Amino acid sequence: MTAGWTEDRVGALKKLWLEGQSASQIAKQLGGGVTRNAVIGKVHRLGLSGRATPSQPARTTTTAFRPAKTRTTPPKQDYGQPSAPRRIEAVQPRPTAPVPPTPLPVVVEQPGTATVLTLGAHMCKWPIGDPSSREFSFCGRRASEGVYCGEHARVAYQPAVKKNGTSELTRSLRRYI
DNA sequence: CCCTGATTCGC
DNA sequence: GCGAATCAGG
Repeated sequence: MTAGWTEDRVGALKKLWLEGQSASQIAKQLGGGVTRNAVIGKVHRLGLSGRATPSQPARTTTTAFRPAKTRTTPPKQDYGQPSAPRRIEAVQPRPTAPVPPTPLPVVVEQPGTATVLTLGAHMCKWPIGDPSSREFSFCGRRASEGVYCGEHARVAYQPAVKKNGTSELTRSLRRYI
């Protein structure tokens, strides 16, 4: 079973899309061997489309409408002997959710409200639990640092803090630069 | 070359 | 309806 667009998945798709996630991002999060093409296709079929351009402010790409070009390239050509069978993305075992750097042992996971369906744009997206589990959730608190709340941002974006060893030497050397 | 969404069309 | 292939652009 690959990926029939169940209502759950469609719901998640809508939410993530309206939230500004890119098609590829959504594809990864939905998992289930869904490609970004599938996501985009579905998005269009659902009638959703343009929104705030997330990343590349594709002016002419997104906003501007295509003059309905009649597709300059032939739909398909019969290659007698394809020298290289187009590479297909191997189906990942379990991409799961974007797992941030291993949470420090001191992190206390208490909240865990907000599912992929209820997670808002400005809610902490720190994953809690096993993504494949039905109880998987996100922190859900107010996201203050990037997509995470303050607490989780600290563990997610751990500053390149060096413990010891070279700091002293480095500092000494820097005095002479 | 990476990414983005848009479109077409065979299935 | 679905999504790979393709296009067009940042």
